[in-house]
Parts: sequence; structure tokens; C-alpha cells
Amino acid sequence: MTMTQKTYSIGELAREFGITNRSIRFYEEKGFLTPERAGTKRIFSAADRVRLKLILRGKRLGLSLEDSVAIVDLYDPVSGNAAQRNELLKQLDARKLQLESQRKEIDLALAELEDVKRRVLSDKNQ
Amino acid sequence: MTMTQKTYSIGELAREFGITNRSIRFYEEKGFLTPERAGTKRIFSAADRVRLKLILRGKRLGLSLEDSVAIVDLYDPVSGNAAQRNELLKQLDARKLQLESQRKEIDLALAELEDVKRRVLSDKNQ
DNA sequence: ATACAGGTTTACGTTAACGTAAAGGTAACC
DNA sequence: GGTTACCTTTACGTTAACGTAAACCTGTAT
Repeated sequence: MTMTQKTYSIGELAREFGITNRSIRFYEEKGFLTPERAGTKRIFSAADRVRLKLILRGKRLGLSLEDSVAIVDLYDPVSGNAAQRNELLKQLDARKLQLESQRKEIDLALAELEDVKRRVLSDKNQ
Repeated sequence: MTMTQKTYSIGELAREFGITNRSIRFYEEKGFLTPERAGTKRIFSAADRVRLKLILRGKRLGLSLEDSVAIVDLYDPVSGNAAQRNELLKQLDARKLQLESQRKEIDLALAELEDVKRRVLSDKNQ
């Protein structure tokens, strides 16, 4: 039983994720996506779509495009041997530290924001 | 009793705040700082220094230069009308929401990281 | 006298992440 | 056969916040 997977046009994906066609072309240009072609037109597989979705999630996290892709590649079960796995674990831990550091900075920024806000509000009452 | 206030050179301020001379010149170019001159050289007053310090704090909060300056101008007794103040409060709240959202996503990412790590480790045992 | 550590202006270069034409191909619909 | 809806490539434009180089002045130390 041959199951033909669903495919997507550039416009479909752009609409689904609320981005422009240009962005998707840009991602391909950078090598972050590698859709098939039917003649000149891009054909995106379900895997392409998931990859794009993950990349965009990274962007929503405030990561750069490059960082997003790096993380997505990290999750991609391409690498197989023990050395690679250890390298992956190292990268996961590094990323964890990075995220924890970012979290602390956010907490600091939030505290300072509250401080500024309080001062602005107290000025108002004078 | 004439109290001569301390003044600062461009390099002194750059060093103190860990930025480059170019940045300070850029801020002046944009009209965000207006130091005196002794001949061609910039002379920064204590007030200039405080202003720069506040601007940089805004930047640390993740605000744009323009937004930072807007907030600093709020402390300037000349420019503080109510409408502007409300606008700034709105911006502060917006930024707060943004930071809180980022924090949540970081927590999510951390949880997912742990998940991936567990899976990688369990693969190792097979 | 010369080196050196500062300062100055002018002005083009950089990076990220696309935006925005321009000029065109293809397939379906009316 | 004309319009519409998509798609294509090429390529220059945009924004923020400076970086970087060139070419220069200027006071102080050796």
C-alpha cells in the first residue's frame, strides 16, 4: 500500500504560518529549507513543513534565524553514533545554560521595568 | 561659592559604560546627547553622564534607542505632559508582556530540552 | 624632535531578515 | 483569448546601531 504524502505550495505554507513567500524563499536561499521542485515550482513535503514550523517557533522564542535552525538541527535525529550523541548532549547542556541565563536576564529586566513604572506613576501624582 | 561640576571626556564615559566612542558620537549625532565643546572636543557634564547612563539602562531593558530616550526625556521636567506619560506606560506594559511571554517560552524550551536529553540518554542504553 | 595617547570629521561598510519592484512563465476559468 | 491566481528569478532597497578607515589636530612625555 503506497501512501503518497501530502505536499504544500509556497503560498499554502506562507498562509498557514502567517509569513510571506519571500521569507520562505529566503530560508531556502540560506539553505535552511530544501524543498523539491516540480519544474520551477517548489514542492514542500510534510517534513519540510514541520521543519519550517520548528524554525518559526525558534524565532518566536526571540532567537535569530541561524540559532533557530541550529536548534532544529539539534532535534533532528540525523546523527547516530556515540561520539555524535555525546556531542549532542554537550550542546543540549550548553543550550540549557544559555536559556537559564536568558531567563535570569529577563527576570532582571522585569524587575527594572517595574521600578521604572513605579517611578513614572509616582511622578504623575505630583 | 561657585562649585565647578566635574566634566568627562568621551573616552572616560565610553570606558565607564563599556561602550565605544563611536556610540557616543552616534548618540550626539541623533540629538540624544548634547555635550558642550572646548574647541572641537566634547565636554560632558554630570547631567550628560546621567542621561547617558539612563539611556543605556533602557537599552539593557531591550528597548530601542529611541524608546530609551523617550523614557529618559520623561525625567526631564520640561517635556512631561500626561498624554506622553500614558503612552510610555503603555509601552512599558507592552514590553513587560513581551518579556513574560519570552520567559514562558524559555521555560517550555527548557522542558523540551530535558525531554530530548532523556530520550538521547535512553537510546544510549540500547 | 618625535612619539604617543587622546581627540576630531567625513563617509562608506556591515548585519539580519526580509521588502519591493520588474519581468516573466503556467494553468485554470469565463 | 483575456483575466486571474499563482508561481518563478534577479536584484536593488530598507532599518538600526553602530564599525571601520582615512586624514587630521593637539597636548604631553621622552
